[in-house]
Amino acid sequence: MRVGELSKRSGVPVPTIKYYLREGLLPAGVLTSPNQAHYDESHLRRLRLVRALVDVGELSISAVRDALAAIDSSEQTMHKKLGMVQEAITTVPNTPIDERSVQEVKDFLARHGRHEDVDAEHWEISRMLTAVLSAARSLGHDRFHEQLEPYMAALEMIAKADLDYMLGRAKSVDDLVESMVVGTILGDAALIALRRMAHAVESERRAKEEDQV
Amino acid sequence: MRVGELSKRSGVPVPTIKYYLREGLLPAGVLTSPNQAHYDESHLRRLRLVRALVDVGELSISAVRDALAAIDSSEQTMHKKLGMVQEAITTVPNTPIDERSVQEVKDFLARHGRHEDVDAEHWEISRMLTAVLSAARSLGHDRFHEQLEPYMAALEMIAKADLDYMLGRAKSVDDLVESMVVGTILGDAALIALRRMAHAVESERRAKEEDQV
DNA sequence: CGATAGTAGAGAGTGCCGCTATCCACTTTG
DNA sequence: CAAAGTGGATAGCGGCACTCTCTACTATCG
Repeated sequence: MRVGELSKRSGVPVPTIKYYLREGLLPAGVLTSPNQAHYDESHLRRLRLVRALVDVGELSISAVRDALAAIDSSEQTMHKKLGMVQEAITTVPNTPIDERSVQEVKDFLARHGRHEDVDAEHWEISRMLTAVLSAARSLGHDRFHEQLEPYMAALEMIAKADLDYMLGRAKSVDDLVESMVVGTILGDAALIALRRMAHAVESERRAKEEDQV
Repeated sequence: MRVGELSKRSGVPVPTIKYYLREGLLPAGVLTSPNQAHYDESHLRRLRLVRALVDVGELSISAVRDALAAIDSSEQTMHKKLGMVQEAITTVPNTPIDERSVQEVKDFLARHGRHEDVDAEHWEISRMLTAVLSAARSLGHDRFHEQLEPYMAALEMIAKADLDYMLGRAKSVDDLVESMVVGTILGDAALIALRRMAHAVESERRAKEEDQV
């Protein structure tokens, strides 16, 4: 197909597709003459992935580029792949850090199977967590870190479901990494939405309970 | 204190503070003369809240304004307050919707205590969920909605912990709404970080297991 | 007392980001 | 054949979150 059809099928305007091509988010089509190129289903698929990362994941164009690089790279172990995906996908809030939060994160990591190897300073995820706890403390929420325990208990269940899903879907190696990206990004959004729902349901439940008393 | 000290104590540049004042994110100080104003601890607190919402929550300035309006409003029931907070805080991805996803969300809501009153079309949260499922389907993940069940099971636990936290902290009514905002925004970020951690831990665990076999 | 630094308020300017618009020399399609 | 569409490249645009600049003051230090 040509760019017009790609545009129609994806809902993305032609100039935007050209922009993504320039930015390297989308591989060029096969040229049949100096000003004609053919695109196939893989382009459509990739284009939809880009849109999902931008619209749902709210990734910047350069973060999308990193995520796609992770997908396209030929890393061996699942573990390393997941690391690359996470690196590309997560952004650490740029906020002042306080020392007590750093310690809290270290303690937390020690309690949850990350004692040895990992240097917390250089692991993006742990820096993100530290930033959150620091922000909480600066707002007077200095016991916020206690919430992490119930969170982690629940998230272990979720992580199992996630990995089952990712591994279950993957028919090829490329598929696996793509599932990681999609599962992580869409999962984040789904989690946030469901948490809001659960809040609404629970607050309603408590309101009714109080009525009856 | 004057604006310079407010800046020093919060880490926010003076011009930015002035910008927030203009945008109505921060109430004006008390004027002691035509070009001198005094700010107090409440301004500092509010300023830090704004930064947390911007830096950690990645809210836009206008979303922050809405969130603060929710905090400052004098709504009665906790339930309605929570609704306002959620409305202000959540942004629905702007992405094409397909009908099957709409139906899946409806079914899901019916299964989880939202059968009666709520019209799903107008509840932001359910529109967000629909957007996520639609994006998933467009990427070929048409069974993604099955993940929602294990997610919701875990989130019910989390929601209980969240409400306990919010209600437990609040010493006044204003406090409660602020706790909702902070708990929701920081909780989102913490949840995302911990989910990444849990993924890493679980994928490591599975890799080791496989080694032993 | 004067020199220096800080201030409120308001408008204009900046830098970045994610697109759009325009143009050219072509093909393809009806 | 004319009209519509295309690849490629460069320039432009609109929004956003600041940041700068300016004026007419006020506070403070030596």
